[in-house]
Amino acid sequence: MSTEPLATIDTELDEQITNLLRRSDQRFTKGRRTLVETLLAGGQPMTIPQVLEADTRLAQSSAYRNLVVLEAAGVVTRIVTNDDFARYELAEHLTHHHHHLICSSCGDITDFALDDQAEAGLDAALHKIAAATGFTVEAHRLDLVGVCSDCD
Amino acid sequence: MSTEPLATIDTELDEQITNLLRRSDQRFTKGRRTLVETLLAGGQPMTIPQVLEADTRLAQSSAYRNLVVLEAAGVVTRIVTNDDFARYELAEHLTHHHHHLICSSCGDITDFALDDQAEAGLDAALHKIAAATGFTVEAHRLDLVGVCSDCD
DNA sequence: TCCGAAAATGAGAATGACTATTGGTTTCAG
DNA sequence: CTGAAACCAATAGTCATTCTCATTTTCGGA
Repeated sequence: MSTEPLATIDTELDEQITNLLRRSDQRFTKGRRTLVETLLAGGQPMTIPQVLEADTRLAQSSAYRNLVVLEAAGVVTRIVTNDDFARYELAEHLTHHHHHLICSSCGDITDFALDDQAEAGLDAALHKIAAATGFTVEAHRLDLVGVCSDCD
Repeated sequence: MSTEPLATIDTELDEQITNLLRRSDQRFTKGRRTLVETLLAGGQPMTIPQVLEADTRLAQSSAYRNLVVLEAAGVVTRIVTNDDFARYELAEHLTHHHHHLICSSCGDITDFALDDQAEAGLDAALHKIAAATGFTVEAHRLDLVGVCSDCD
């Protein structure tokens, strides 16, 4: 509903994103900046309708197109559940490593982090698997599926 | 391409599925049995085109509809990736707990299992999270995303 | 600062995986 | 047998997402 930026992108983040985009011959334009600000303010993975509602300056077609560009550049991550809509959030390396709580009732996603010890143990186990299968690992994804407190 | 069953459903599995379906007032019909046989023979999550190709007796509309029914009854699991097609496999409790290797290039999925110790450690960490957030956990999902040996 | 080519934008049309509808067939209890 | 409930296959929608294209913005060079 707002036409004001809901969050500000600090200089460092701005530079990181500009560089990532430049690497795919893309510019960090006003529309793309608005998208990133909106995702930043959202604080959790957002569907495109949610993004459009949060900032009415965005055109639907441009939002779709720019999110594809931002994903290709590694700025955002696309998360797809059994819900009708895909969700987007800032890429992990621009924020921090985390996992998702997915509500199987409303489709909502919230973030959580594992404690360091559990994360390290998981990592070790996964590297063993990857080595055994000849798979080149890019990332691991860990989701908890269940019912959020709102839907319960 | 075949019109022969590619795998056989043993008596125990048959009963389990029949019961699951009965619980949602559905029958274990011939078409549904063919679907389960195909998934069983596939040994890994399959897209609907793959399913249709594997057994040409299946009509597309019935495959879609019956997979929805089977999923609602808890017989199969629907897995959605960034690929165009959703994939289906037999539900974990009819087979065994496992995870997925997802190829980000071709979209193919293969199964793998964590060793018992790593799985137990993961489980403990997740229960802690769930307790802290008021989330009712139904399942956890762990995917390794990367490039399979074929695409490399 | 001004200009022009290249890139980005936005409104709407097109795409395609998936779902609902329809009208006929099979199943099973009584 | 009989009839209702469940089933089936074909096909016509639905709708999130992608494409098109005319217009606008960007940005390096003059």
